[in-house]
Amino acid sequence: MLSRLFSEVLPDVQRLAADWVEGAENEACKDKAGEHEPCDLDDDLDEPLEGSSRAESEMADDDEDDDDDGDDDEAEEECEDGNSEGKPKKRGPKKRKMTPARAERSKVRRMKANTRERTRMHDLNSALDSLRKVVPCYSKTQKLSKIETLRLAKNYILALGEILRNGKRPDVVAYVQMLCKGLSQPTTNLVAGCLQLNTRNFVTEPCADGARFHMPSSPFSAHPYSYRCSRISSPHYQPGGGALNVRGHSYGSGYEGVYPPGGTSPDYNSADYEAAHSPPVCLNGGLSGRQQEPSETDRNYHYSMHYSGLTTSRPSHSIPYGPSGARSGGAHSENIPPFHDVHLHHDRAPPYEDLNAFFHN
DNA sequence: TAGGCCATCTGGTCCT
DNA sequence: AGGACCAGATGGCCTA
Repeated sequence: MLSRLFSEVLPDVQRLAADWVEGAENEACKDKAGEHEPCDLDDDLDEPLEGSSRAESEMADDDEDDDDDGDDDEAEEECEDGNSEGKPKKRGPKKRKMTPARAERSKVRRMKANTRERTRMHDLNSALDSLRKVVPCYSKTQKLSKIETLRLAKNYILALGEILRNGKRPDVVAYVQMLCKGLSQPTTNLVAGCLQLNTRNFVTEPCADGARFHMPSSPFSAHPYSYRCSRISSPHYQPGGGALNVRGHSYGSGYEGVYPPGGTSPDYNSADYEAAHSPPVCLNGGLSGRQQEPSETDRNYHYSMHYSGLTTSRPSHSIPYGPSGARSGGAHSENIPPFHDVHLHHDRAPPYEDLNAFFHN
């Protein structure tokens, strides 16, 4: 079984990783080729920089002059540094007097450095965007923050590695739990929504440092790294979404602590919850994190779940909430995670389907 | 209005 | 000397 896993799944994952890297490199090349204009500000800065190149050439002319007065500067510096108070002489390069030409040169250098720094940060952001597109949840309109992207990517890698290492299908909740480890609540909601899970299911009672989730029978539970509470810091957080009964696990006890005051414990054995880990149709709602009002064209972008383990099969398990989700206050709004236009990817089908098999066999 | 996130500027350090 | 990288400071934007 394990060898079959590694022989069949690992190549796909490796191919996926290779595609990913290649894609990121291509994107970087595109950026370099100017297909992607990094920022208008660059244009703004081109003006002074062009002027500065002129200044630079003037600078070259000034150099001799500078060198000439350099001696004077040094002389002046000597005087300034002079041990008039008996202090030891300063070592290292002497400070040169800031002549107007030198000041100008310094300014030009600084501007060039700023431009380089901007470009560098744009490249870095491009790489982050590439990363956003391959982590489990992606939305062009509601981007994950940088830090959340990195955290989710790390968890994703660990989760996939864990699947390969164990060679067996992990529990869906444990998988999501692993993905959400250390993520903020909005991101946790997002990921859970992408995977059609209720965050209640992987939030345990408030834990002090080091506390673990209560995940009975979790296939990951024996792993050296612990699944700490993703700190539910937001006081506004209201657990949403329908809880579920994942393969007979009872997640009722141990989770009551996070129910809304006055809320009732869901029936984990009901058909509704059984349906919760089914392919999502379209969940409306909003990410409580950074949110940009989508433009008319952007409305066509959706959250996408790259690990589409819950996506492709069993369409009959469509979740009973549709486009009129939490925001519109539909009948199920209390149980609907606040996700906006959650859609699923099918663009990476082959390798993911293999992985999906872990969850659907 | 506070807090989170971000882009940008800036100076320092290290390396070539 | 100049470029890459880094971290701190700052101000803008957005959301709760």
